[in-house]
Amino acid sequence: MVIQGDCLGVLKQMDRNSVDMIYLDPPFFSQKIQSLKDTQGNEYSFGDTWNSREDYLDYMRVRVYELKRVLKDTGSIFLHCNEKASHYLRIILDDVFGEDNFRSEIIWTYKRWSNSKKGLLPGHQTIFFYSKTNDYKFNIVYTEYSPTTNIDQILQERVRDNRGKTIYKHDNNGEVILSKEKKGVPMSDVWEIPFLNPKAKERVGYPTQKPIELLERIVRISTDAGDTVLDPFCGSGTTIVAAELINRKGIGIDISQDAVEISENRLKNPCKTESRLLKLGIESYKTKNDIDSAILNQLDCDVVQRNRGIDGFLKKYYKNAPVAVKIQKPTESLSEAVNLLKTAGKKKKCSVTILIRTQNDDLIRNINIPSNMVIIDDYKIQLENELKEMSLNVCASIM
Amino acid sequence: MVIQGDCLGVLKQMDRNSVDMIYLDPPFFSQKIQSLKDTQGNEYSFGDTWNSREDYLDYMRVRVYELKRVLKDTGSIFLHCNEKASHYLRIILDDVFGEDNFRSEIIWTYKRWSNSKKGLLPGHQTIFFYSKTNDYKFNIVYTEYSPTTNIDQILQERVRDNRGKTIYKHDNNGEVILSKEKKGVPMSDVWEIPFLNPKAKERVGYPTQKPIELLERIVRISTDAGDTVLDPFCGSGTTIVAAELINRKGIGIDISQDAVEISENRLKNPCKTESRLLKLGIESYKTKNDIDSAILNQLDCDVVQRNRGIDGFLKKYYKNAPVAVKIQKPTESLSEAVNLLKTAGKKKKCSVTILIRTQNDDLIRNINIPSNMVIIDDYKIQLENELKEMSLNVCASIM
DNA sequence: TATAGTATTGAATCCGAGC
DNA sequence: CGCTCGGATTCAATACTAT
Repeated sequence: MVIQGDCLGVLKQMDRNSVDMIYLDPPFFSQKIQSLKDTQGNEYSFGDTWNSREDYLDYMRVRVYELKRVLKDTGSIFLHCNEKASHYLRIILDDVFGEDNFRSEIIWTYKRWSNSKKGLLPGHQTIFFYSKTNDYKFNIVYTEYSPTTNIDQILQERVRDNRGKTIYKHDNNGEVILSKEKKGVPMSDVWEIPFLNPKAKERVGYPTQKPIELLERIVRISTDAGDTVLDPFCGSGTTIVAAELINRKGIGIDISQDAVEISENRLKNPCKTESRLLKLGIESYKTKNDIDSAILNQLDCDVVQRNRGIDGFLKKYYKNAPVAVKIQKPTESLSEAVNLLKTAGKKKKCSVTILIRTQNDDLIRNINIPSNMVIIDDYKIQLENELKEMSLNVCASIM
Repeated sequence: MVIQGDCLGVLKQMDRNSVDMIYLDPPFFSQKIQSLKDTQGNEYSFGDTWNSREDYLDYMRVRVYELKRVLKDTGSIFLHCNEKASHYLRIILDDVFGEDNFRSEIIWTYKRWSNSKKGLLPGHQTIFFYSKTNDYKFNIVYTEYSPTTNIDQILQERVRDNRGKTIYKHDNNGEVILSKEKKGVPMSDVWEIPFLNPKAKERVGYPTQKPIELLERIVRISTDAGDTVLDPFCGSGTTIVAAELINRKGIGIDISQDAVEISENRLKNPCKTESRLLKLGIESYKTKNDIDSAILNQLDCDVVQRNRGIDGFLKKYYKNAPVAVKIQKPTESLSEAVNLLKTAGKKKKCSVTILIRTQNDDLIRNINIPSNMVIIDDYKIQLENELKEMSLNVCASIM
């Protein structure tokens, strides 16, 4: 949902304690009018309307107060700052939400191409994360261990000896004792996410657009599916798109009719949204395809984009004809995948087609597989099956 | 040179316009007394002496004023902030040095031992960089191009065509023209420098000790050889050591006699840790190639870096014990790989081990496989075998 | 010397005991 | 119930040892 209007008025009409998370990337006090054109020649202009910094801070303060009111007690707020004003904005947050509810200063870093200037190249932006109360919703995300860490070592439990030194714990037989399962490392407050590249930016034609991955991370750590996300300065609507992509409800507000229209177009038609996303995101948002491309890589494939039936072709022909490869998508049943690949493979005159099976729920024998189609289970399925078999064997040998 | 005393008094006796750069890592307003012991059992205690934040800010403000006085007109100041107070300290800097002399917000990022925490793991500290005037000394440092940059392209000269678009410049023969040698990318304001590790030789047992590398960078960009560097809260003296290591004059001030003694001792025998991580980079610790890490990724593994027998552990335990994964190396025969994994898995008390077979030449049936070892063929082998079988079937059906 | 493998360290966090 | 204090736990990155 996208609402046109000054967020102050809109917020006043909203219920208190009604949203789970708020992200805002407010306008900045720069004392100049900016005007930008997109590729279609449309012009967007947005200028400062404040006479002084005090004016601007008052403007922000009343809105932050209102935001606190509509936020649930378990909710969080993320304020994306411009480097010139971040200290003043944080003081507002301290005042309104309380210093004790400061959670993190998130640093979004990126490498950006720029001509040399005297001084250091700006390569980060700051997002302040406050919660409304001490009892706030937070989903811990675990990340990979550093390559400098010896995982096999930290699986061993440790104790302090009588001199206070920590040593490995041993049982009565002198063997090391294993510690509990390791979960990984909690996510840091420094996020390296590629800046929306200039080409993608051109396509949407709206300034200061943020990468979806950045917003998705924020939504993920602070809300659950079904929760409500509010962006009172929603611009081109990235926050709302990110929220709805992972099944949260999104409410966007923007004073500019242009912004509302762009956001609504992005949201209106799910199909359109998806294709728009693909265009926008694919560089900055490729994690989803990582595993797929890794599989294709192992099979020595050229990757194919935008074909529902085929994900890649083997680099080598087999019997003088191409070999198509498809990876079963999480949303596809095995028979759907087989049919998609069969049709696409016929069209491309493949001698053989290869389907990588990624779901263990369908039984192969119930499905009609073309004689020139090879089905390969992915490693996870193979492992599951092997472990199942292994425990059966153990049972058998006990009998 | 290290001087004992409150920096306010010491500064008042210093000449105006006499130092080229100032770095300070001031005490923070935390309202508790800290007491720490070093490895030799010496104890240092230092407490807050302020009743309120206003008190603390006043304390800082008068000192920052004095610092500006002793700084040359071409000089710079670097204020290392604690995350709880950075916004207030920056306002002081804005007041004293002027908003226009704000140069950068430097982010020092690092990885560190973690702790289970609700929220994001703190992994950065902030340093504000202000100059005294607009005409300040700055040495541009160039860093390597990021691996994704197409160096060929940036070496080609560009011009604007008649519609104002930039295009590559060509000579009369239609060949591209190479531009002058590029120096690299100017240094970013985000610095990834390893946190001073508990085992680093550089450590002198003083709390909040900073890595010399961090200070060295600051000294390098802001001063030339022979210049004077001042640290009014010098603590263990890292700034002074860094300055003198690269031929700048260092002046340290600290109110604590302990700190002065440590600094003086350190200056007699300055030691900068040879950090392997810093020298070779995090990449040098990664021992897996792309395909191997993709396989480990698909199996949901933690990667193990320096163990010949094990490449990773499944994130989930099986039967309350870890599951080790090994990928057969091109140089290993199947039986060698099996033996390495068997030995290593036993040592780590694995319930199950998994070997990914990547060579098709050894026959499995000639090899003695432990009953708790699962062997999975990689996709390439599976494909080869399937294709072989398929052509056999074709032959059979022709007969 | 190079590599594999083991031992050690400590700031920040949580948790539970004690008051 | 709120406070402090001690203990346990965490993992990055070093030093060290063995081969």
